[in-house]
Amino acid sequence: MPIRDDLETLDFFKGLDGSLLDLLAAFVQTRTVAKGEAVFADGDACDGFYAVLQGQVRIYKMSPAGREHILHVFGPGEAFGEVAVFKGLRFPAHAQALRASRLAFIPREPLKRAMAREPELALGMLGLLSLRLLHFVRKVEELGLKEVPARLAAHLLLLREEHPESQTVTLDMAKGQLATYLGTIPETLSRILKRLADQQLIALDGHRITLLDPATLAALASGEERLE
Amino acid sequence: MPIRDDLETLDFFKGLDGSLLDLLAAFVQTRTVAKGEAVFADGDACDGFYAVLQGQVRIYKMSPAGREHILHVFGPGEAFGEVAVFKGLRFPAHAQALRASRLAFIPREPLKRAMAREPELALGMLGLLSLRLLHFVRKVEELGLKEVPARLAAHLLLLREEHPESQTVTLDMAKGQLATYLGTIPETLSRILKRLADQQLIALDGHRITLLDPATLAALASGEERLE
DNA sequence: CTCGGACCTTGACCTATATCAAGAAAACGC
DNA sequence: GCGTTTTCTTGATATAGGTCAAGGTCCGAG
Repeated sequence: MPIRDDLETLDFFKGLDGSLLDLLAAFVQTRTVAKGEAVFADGDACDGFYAVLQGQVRIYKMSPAGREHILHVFGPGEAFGEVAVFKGLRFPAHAQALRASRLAFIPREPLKRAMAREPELALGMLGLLSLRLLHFVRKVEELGLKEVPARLAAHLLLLREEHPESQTVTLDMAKGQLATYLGTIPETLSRILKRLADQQLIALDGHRITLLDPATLAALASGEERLE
Repeated sequence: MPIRDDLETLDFFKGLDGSLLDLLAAFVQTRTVAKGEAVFADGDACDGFYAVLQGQVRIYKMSPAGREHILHVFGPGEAFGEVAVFKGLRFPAHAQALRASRLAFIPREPLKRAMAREPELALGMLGLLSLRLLHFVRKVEELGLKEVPARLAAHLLLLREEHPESQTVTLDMAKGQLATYLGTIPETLSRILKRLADQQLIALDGHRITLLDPATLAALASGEERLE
């Protein structure tokens, strides 16, 4: 049963025991999307949520003026679109595959029924939503209180946490995408990267960035210090 | 049993049947706080969440430079601090009473046990978190994509939804507080209110604001139109 | 190899909004 | 009711960052 094996790879279902997985596998569906294809659009009716099995998906908002703001980029094992599942009737943002991807779709109603029987599932979902909420609280804080250099520094330090040994991080997306993730535009990001490099805080090499002075970057990220 | 009656007034527990309320009343505590008193601080250990029985509480972040950004203001019936309950170990923001208030505290562990027995509770909590998430998605969108006049217009329209009959809204907080809620500062808010009034979009009278031209305000809020 | 397109960088300019400073108004205690 | 304090408004100024425009670099398709 391919779906069942897939489910095990999802962060959210990790650690569930076999019988629960069987229960889920009975109603979870899979969907493949091509690079650039929309998974859902802002405002679409929402009767379930998704998880990435393989590939990469971005969640973003669009302003009437056409500017985009990426809220999130998700890779294998991560769930998305769950924000609206239990109250909202519509997805609150756009989702688009950044590369050819395979997704799992978990429909709401059968999930609710499963949860009513297996509180374990509901508690897992609560944890997932709590984490997501924490992520947004941090984002709101950064957008409202901090300047772009601080947000960039925070992002670089966060990236490094995935490989704490190394001083070098690889950008997980194109620079233009990163700009909209940080709530800015490519030109500004480019200038700030240059300023960081001028100050010897980082060294640039295409999409690889070496953190030369993590301490100062951290001070920047927290807002204690400003970039000259 | 006073606590039990209190619980019924909370949005989150509304509609639960009596036996469930009894279950909750057994471990929910109440706490009274004076005006200006901190309920919890950013980074405090978090082993439960709160709800407002009477009074008003604001949730806010603070930048190292000392600027504040209000994330939320909660009144009677609303829950807060639930963001971190199921995953995070710490509160992600500050909470402070804006006036003398009476609060309910729902400790995590007994709640989890109750949920394991009563999935109904967990589903309610999922709904609550979903709504909160939606709120943050909207906030991130506004902060990243929109200018202050748009955010203000959106806020005014939102306020009016509470009394759709009337064209006049009453600010639920001091103007300075509203400024930090919108991610700006009092001076800027004051100027923009004046500009809106100059454009005949609103009429100002202390904390009462009459929406003279909701259609244009809506266009402003969505970003389709800009303020001259 | 080389053409074309996507992406990135750089520069000149402009606008929104923060900062600083001072005054006006409103709220509050006595 | 009056002075004090807090809140709000207004003005002058500074600056971060967005916009527009022009190159530059990299990479894949043919």
